[in-house]
Amino acid sequence: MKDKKEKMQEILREKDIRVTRQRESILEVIFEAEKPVTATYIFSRLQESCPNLKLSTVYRNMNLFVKKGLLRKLSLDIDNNESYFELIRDEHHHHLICIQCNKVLPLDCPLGEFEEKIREETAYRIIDHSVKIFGICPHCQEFSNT
Amino acid sequence: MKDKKEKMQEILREKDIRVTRQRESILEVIFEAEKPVTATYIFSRLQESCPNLKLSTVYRNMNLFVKKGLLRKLSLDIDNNESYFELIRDEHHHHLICIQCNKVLPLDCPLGEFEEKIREETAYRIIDHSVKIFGICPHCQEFSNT
DNA sequence: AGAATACTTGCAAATGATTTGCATCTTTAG
DNA sequence: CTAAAGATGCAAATCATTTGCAAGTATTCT
Ligand SMILES: [Mn+2]
Ligand SMILES: [Mn+2]
Ligand SMILES: [Zn+2]
Ligand SMILES: [Zn+2]
Repeated sequence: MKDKKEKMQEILREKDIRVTRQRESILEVIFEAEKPVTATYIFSRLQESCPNLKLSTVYRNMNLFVKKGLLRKLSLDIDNNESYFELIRDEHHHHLICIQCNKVLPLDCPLGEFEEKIREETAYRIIDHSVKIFGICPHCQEFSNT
Repeated sequence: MKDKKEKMQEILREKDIRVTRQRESILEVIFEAEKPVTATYIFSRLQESCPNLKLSTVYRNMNLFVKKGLLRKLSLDIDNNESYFELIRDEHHHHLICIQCNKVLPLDCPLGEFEEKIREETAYRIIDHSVKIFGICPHCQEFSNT
């Protein structure tokens, strides 16, 4: 327990973020999730342990963490269009999304030379890109069979 | 003028959509735009010619047109996150978006064998995908130089 | 440690995109 | 021309996200 909190504090300090109870807890939830999470997901996970944490505080901190380079924000276009956030710790990658259970898997980036080709053809300065694949995961396929 | 209205009516009838003044006008705006448009874009274009058209009517019809296969809805992730709509008339393609002026260009789909590879590797049933490239168009580059 | 400063949070209200309920028109099929 | 089905105007509701402000807390500096 102590251990985990201390680790969260280290991470926050490394990024020049002031340490608060709520930030430690929010970060813990994000680390434990092992998948992209929404603000409301975090909020609901913390209902019991931090009864008067507000959703607006979660949002404020998600924005801060993004600005500080701890998280990236994803528009997964899943049902209600909530934003997802994931830790920036792995390589550049994309996402495979199950449109039934919202499970998210990482995908390698398929745009290797493509971006370069586009740059040459259009003279745009390329800044970023997004690739998403939507499908039905094996588990959901079983239950949706005819 | 007559000509244009009649063409819109034809299109609506072909798709089994009842013909109304507002639908004709909305569709005209979409055809004239030659680019993906938002509901508010359509709405503002029609302020003068249809003074009591409501934004909710535009939205209702965008949804209908999507359901009837006349339009596709795009999440371009441009500033306020408004949804864009474009005519379904051309090949499957993607979009190159200028993050300064919001200009949108079509892109060929770079995911050829990639989807198939993903299907084999993950056993997902692939339903759809999205590819977006964000950059700065030549015109905007001129004005944002150091 | 104690105080001053700067930053955070709780709380409530505001935003902005999109949707919805309902009463009143309008379109369309017969 | 008429009835039935569907569309629209209008206002209010939703939903995700943001913001203003006063009170609370972390950090910095004696
Ligand atoms: Mn990821
Ligand atoms: Mn297009
Ligand atoms: Zn699934
Ligand atoms: Zn531009």
